[in-house]
Amino acid sequence: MKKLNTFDQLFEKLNEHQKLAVLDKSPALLLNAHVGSGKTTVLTTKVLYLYFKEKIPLEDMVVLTFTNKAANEIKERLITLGTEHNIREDNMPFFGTFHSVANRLLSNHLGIEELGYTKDFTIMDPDEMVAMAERLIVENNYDIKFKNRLHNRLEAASRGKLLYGNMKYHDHIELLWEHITEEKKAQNKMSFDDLIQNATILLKNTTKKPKWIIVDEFQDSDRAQIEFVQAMYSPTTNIFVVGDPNQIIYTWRGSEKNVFNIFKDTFNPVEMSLPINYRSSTTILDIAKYFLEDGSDLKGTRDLGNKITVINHHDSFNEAQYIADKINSIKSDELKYSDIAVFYRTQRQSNVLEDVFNREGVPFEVSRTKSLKDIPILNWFVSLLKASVNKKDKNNLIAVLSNKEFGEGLTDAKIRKVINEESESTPTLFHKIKGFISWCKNKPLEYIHEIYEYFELDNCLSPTSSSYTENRLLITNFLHNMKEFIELSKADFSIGIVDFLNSSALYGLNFLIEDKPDEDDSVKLMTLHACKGLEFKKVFIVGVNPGRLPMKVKSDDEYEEERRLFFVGITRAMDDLEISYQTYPDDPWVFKGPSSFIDMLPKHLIERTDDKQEDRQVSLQDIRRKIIEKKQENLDDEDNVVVATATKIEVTTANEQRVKHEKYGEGLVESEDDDMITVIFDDYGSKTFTKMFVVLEYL
DNA sequence: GTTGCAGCATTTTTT
DNA sequence: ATGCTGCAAC
Repeated sequence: MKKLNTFDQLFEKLNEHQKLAVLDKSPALLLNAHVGSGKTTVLTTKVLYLYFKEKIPLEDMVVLTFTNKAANEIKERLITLGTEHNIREDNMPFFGTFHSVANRLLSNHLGIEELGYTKDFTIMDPDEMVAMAERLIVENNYDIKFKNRLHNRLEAASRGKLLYGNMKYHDHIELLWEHITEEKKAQNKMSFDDLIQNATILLKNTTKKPKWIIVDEFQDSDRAQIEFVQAMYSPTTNIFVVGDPNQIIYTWRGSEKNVFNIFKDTFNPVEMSLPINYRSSTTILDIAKYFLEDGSDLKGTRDLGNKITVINHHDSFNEAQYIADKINSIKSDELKYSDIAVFYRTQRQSNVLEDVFNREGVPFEVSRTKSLKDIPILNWFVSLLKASVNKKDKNNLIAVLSNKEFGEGLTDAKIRKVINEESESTPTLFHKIKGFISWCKNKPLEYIHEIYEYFELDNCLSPTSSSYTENRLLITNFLHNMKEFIELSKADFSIGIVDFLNSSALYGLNFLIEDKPDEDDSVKLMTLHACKGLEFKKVFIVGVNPGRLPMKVKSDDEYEEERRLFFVGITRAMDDLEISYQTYPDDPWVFKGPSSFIDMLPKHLIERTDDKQEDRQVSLQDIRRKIIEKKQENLDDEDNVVVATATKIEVTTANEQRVKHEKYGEGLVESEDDDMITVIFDDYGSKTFTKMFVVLEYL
């Protein structure tokens, strides 16, 4: 029997722990999946087991993930494995992120009218919510403090925290939050949080429950997500959650630190674990053990491998230069660029790496999330469509009309007149928006391309502008994608558009522009948060300084989270790991010298090349500092002597000397005296050197 | 209205 | 280190 072979073949490759988890049929199972232990394999094999052996239809399973990436990976694996057995995307309606499953339930399966919404509700991204809040503040004259951190405060308010900073008195944030809640219903919109919360409310009253609920990366759940799962559960439901308490790195964004205890208390589950790591060398795992929660352990499968390197650099530039040189020297047929990754704590730290890698010819890819806001024309066009399909959507209507670049650039007062039909001259765009739904009626899908002409978008894009061609192409592609999407979903024209807009909110910008990451061979640069779930043969973790990693923390809990973050970074490495810190970090709140995490590393497993080097660097720096101090004293002595400053300016402007530096390239001498020289480099900006140490070629 | 002071952030990000 | 904010004092 072919059907059994697919599953049996997979099953045979599993270890005993993995097999137990796949075969388990307890009403509730908590699987503690240690780092690199084949969690996704177990999860997909389990789904196949339920499908092939237990004959449970995929439609009766809910499989929840946190990211689209994870959901797609699971679905793709299942489709590939089950292609001969008719496993297709549409067999798995409830496989997806919490939000997309909640969205599907709300639009197709639950009585959403009960909550004051209609089926054609649209999804608000956080930017749209802030825009709504700003409008409400103006219209109602709310007193809101720390307006520049409105977004943060709204996030906090959604979790019941109302005060901020050193505020002595309350402001209207609570009132504003209540008003936003009303306004969302009035405009038939839901935020990301609303999707899950509203689905939870309605699920509690439904009798149709799934046979199985499976949750991936359970450690990332927040309270609302746990309640969502509870609301879906019934005594005839089996629930299976997989997670790793050592990889909790998102509590700052609301994930619940005690998820595992809450789950144990609620469902009284059987507990199992996947203890065997297949990824990393024994040395790397031995190092990682020092950053585990108490009582955990890691079992490896590989040999000892290389020692971990700990090294320091003078500053972030030297660090980047060193890594670029090193990558170029170790790159080979066996170790490709794509086998190498560099991790850092903050996004900003990528800048210097990007500069130097560019210069040194190291191909790289930085993972950074783009939002709709980054592409103004699409941002505006999405607002236009949202306002057109949802006649209650006042916010987007205003946004579209008031936009100066593509819209009418109308003032608030003028817009109010137009909306209340008191204005003598109503802009065409307003009529077009209002007439859109009836225009859509009974039109075949081919008319999607006519949307461009319908709105007379050429007027909005101004054909004379330099970005016209590009913007027009973006919209054309957008409409093309929308047509394909609606064709697949077989929905009505305007319903299909709502569906498409909501999907684009949930699936991100990648959904709109097919920006498939090129499969070329490049080094990956990313934050420690972004590296979760990935693996590389060689990993560099940079800037491991006190105040950076761990960052300045307010509590023990926050310190522990920084430690888990470091753990996540370490355990991405398969063969080699190199940890570095800077003697002169870029930010004043980051301290020089190694982080406490480096002190925690066991001496026998690391190769420290930093001690001697630091002495050299520091002594060199001491000399440099002394020279600067001496200069400063001299300047102070000449207090109030205007001539000194004037002379200096004269010298710098008169001297057009160009120089060449071995690593920074060519530059222009900005100023120079007996001890110091400042050069503005063409590629690296201004740098000051101690003359006795720098080698400059005068051009 | 202006001024000075205290307190705080400076970061991570998916949907 | 630096800049922003609210707030009290003037």
